[in-house]
Amino acid sequence: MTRSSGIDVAVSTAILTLRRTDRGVVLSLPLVRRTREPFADRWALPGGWLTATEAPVGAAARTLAETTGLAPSYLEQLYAFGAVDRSPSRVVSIVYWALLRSDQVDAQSAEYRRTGLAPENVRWFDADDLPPLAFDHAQIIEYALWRLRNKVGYSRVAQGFLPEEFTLAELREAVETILGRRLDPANFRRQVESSGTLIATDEFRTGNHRPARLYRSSPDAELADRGPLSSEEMSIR
Amino acid sequence: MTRSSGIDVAVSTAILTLRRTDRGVVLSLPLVRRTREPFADRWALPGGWLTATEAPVGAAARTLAETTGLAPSYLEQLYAFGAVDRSPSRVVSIVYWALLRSDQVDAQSAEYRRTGLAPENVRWFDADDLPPLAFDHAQIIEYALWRLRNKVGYSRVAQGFLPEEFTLAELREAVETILGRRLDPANFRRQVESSGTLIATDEFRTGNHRPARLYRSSPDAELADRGPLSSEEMSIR
DNA sequence: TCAAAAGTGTTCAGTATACACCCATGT
DNA sequence: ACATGGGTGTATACTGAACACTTTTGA
Repeated sequence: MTRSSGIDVAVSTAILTLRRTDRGVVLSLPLVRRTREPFADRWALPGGWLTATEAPVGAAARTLAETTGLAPSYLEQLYAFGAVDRSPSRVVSIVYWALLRSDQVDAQSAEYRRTGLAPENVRWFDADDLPPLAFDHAQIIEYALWRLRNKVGYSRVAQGFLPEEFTLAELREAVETILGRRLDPANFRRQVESSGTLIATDEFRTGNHRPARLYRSSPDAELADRGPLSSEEMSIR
Repeated sequence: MTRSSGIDVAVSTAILTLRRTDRGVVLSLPLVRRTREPFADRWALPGGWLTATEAPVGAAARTLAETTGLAPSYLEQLYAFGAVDRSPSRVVSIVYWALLRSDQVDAQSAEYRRTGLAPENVRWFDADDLPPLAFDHAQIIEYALWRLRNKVGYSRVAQGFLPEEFTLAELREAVETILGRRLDPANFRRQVESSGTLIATDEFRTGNHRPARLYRSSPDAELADRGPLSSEEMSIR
């Protein structure tokens, strides 16, 4: 029986989060330094070979956890890349994209600094300042960012970056960072309030100015509508 | 080196077109009767194993041509399905979805009838009246239809079903069939005219009533915006 | 002349946008 | 008190939906 022998299947994930830097909040993602050929010493998306007993989405979740020590707030398949010449050997990569909550990333980083147990060969990069990448991973990241910017317009994926409770200004800052442009605070407030995806709490974030009400994501709804695929993605087996 | 050995890669395509039947225009797709286990004698999406020298999109275009004798007016990757238990052996299917022009399908069918050279084991089914399918192909088709219905709202994929020249009523009928609901002719006209994706010709379709102006798709624009992926999909090598 | 589809005009509601303005807090 | 961000009000423009109306053909 003729099979697709000689083709290997890999799973990689573009793991996105927002990080507060000296240049404000920026989109960032963790990359892994390759230790082997091809592209030894180059940075690449976290991932690995798909094993015989693991679903692709499970492999994505696993490598994500291995790389970051965290669980994603959102995980969706991006695309299957399979051009013949994208790797010296024949590799089809099923690529996922994921969102991490900023606070969890920060907490994890602090923990790593405290314990000195940070993973080797993993580093966070700003999405707009990437090093030379292995394979076609630069184009893959470009597509992942396009998908994120697209989806932020008609879904609530931006909430995947934020902690349990957040102010509308924080949510707006997340969206502004993703889109790369400023939004009118008044209109943003009304739009997101009327969307019904937020639950107002009785708490307020007290800071330098008038306290801002804290909101939380409504728990019943998905961050994005994935149609009939919801069940598939859900079952990480 | 540990590879994903034991995993085979297949490429399948949900090939969609509109066909005029006794119950009006309906979404239809060609299925292939399987001749081997597993699921022998069941109907399945056209496809085959990914070969070592072929890009996935090329394999999709090839099997599409082998099944229908036609070239698609639109071809896009749908999803990579890889659940462990979706097949007795471990198979990852990269699934595409494609649109065929109705007139080309009709012409091809007439040709087959004339010459008696219709492909064996291929049959067209109405999308809302499918037989029991092999593997997870029923869910795959459901997802392809969801994607089509979704995309028809913010792109001009519906034009992929129509011939070079068509009336606004024909375009509207296509959209109505996809969405499963009637649209206001007046509003539809204005929306599609203001979108700038159509070019009015000087010809008219003469029929039972007032002649309707013929339009053609503007050639410069894609049927749908696929962002940075346009180049990938284009290169069918 | 009449039925029916092609095509135009108009109204109305909902939504995006711009921006003026008031509110509540820390300094 | 005042600067600053939180939060409300409002005017305007645009868009989608509903529907009345005119035009043009074949029968």
